[in-house]
Amino acid sequence: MTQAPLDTEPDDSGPPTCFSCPNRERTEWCVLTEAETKFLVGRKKSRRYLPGETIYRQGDPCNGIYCVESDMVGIRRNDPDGNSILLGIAYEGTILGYRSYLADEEHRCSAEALKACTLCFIDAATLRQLLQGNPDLGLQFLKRTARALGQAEDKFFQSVTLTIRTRFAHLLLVMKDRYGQEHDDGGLVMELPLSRQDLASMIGVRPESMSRLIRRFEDEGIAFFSGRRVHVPRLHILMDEIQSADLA
Amino acid sequence: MTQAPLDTEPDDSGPPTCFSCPNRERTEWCVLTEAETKFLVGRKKSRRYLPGETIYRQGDPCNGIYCVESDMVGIRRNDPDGNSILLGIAYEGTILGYRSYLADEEHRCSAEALKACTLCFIDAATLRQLLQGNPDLGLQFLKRTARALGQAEDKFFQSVTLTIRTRFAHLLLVMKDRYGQEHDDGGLVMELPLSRQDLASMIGVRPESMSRLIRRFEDEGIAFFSGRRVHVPRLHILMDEIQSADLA
DNA sequence: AAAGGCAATTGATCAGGATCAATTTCGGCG
DNA sequence: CGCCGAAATTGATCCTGATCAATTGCCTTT
Repeated sequence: MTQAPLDTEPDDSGPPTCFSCPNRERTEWCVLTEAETKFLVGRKKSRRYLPGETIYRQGDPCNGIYCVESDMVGIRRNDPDGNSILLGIAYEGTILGYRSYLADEEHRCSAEALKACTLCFIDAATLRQLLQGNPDLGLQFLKRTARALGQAEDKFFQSVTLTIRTRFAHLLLVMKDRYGQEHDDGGLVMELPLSRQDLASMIGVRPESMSRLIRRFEDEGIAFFSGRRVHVPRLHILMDEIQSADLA
Repeated sequence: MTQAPLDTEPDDSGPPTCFSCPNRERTEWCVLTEAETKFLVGRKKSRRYLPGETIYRQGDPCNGIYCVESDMVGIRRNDPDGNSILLGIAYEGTILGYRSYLADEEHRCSAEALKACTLCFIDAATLRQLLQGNPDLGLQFLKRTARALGQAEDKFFQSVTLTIRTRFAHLLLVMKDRYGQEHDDGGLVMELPLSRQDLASMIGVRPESMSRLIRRFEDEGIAFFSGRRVHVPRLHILMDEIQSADLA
């Protein structure tokens, strides 16, 4: 492991100031005044994580929140029987662990780096001060949380009403927004950031089922998979898969 | 129908003032000052609904929120294919439709009176003023929304990892908290507020499956059903059903 | 009391995924 | 280059819950 030095670099690497952070406008922090931002900068801790490294673990007390500075983090949920599902992926500019903090509960999910990435940690006390000082920040979180709630209800609804086939089509279309390269001929190419296992655990099926599902998509000419690269020859065919069932 | 006069009584019936509302301390409104509460009282509209009557419908614009004054309201979600699931039940003292308002979206669920009940409507403009005037109100909603998000994620997770049998046991134990009458001998009796159909749609299965599930519980001596009355002879046997899989 | 309608139950069958087991493929490494 | 171990695929079978169809039970209506 030549990259060992990255391992536990303890504190402030990365942009030492949020002012230079390119994600700032997209985060909830955008409503902070300059003074408040300065306060935040002084209190946050930035740190780098290796791929696969755990950021926090389900059941841990929530001591603060994290802000993804670069790359991506997986939000995962496990149970004692060894079931594991990937609830979502957080990209740069999104805040992590806010649910547990706001609900005043332990973490209900684990967060783990999907590739090497950098996160800022903001401790609970700091966040509390910011929330009390600037009500708009709370309203930002409110909107974010309410949206997430809508999506979570969607997922539940879809999990009991749709087949895995439809849910997979859904997933691919969501992935398209971030990874898709649309071709002029109605085709689409993307390089997914996930293993088959992880793809499977995003829609809540076993890896074997995911394999067969992929096989069926290929046999029917809907999409072709080679490693993590996906080729969708005619996008509208994939869209047809979710026809009447769409409620996104 | 001797109760016809209840039908569309348009406005302020019920406690004309939130001050006398017995639920007040349990709602998010508890952080309002007296002046703010007075403002709220002047703006809210109270109205009675008949059993089965729709309060708002999925897809409607969200013009404000509702506060359940008495009895219960079902939160339901439908799709174009005729699937319908009951996402939850809201009791007196809980606020409805806040998600859509906060996320600034249309309603994603319908709300319908499960029995005759009374609700107050608070229009969006009023709510906005209150939120801006009193940051604590936002924080109240924040906590509520964050908790709901945790529960929604739970439901999703459970829907893909647990069998309907376990999920039904879960549901019964949740129902117990509100409707259960625990006997000294470790037994439990409750009178559920739901039809079989609705029970089924709470865990996302067909009514036939619910019937068979109930049959199995009876055959195994776990619980006995007669109409809407449920008798659980030994509570711990029901609890055993959710053994390792519990994460509530 | 009879009739109608809807909810609930039951039966028979089907299909979608899970599970278990066996290969195969692939990426890293000596 | 060939080896190793993990990931991915494939096959065979099982089991859960859906589906379709028929019957029963209950509650309302007359």
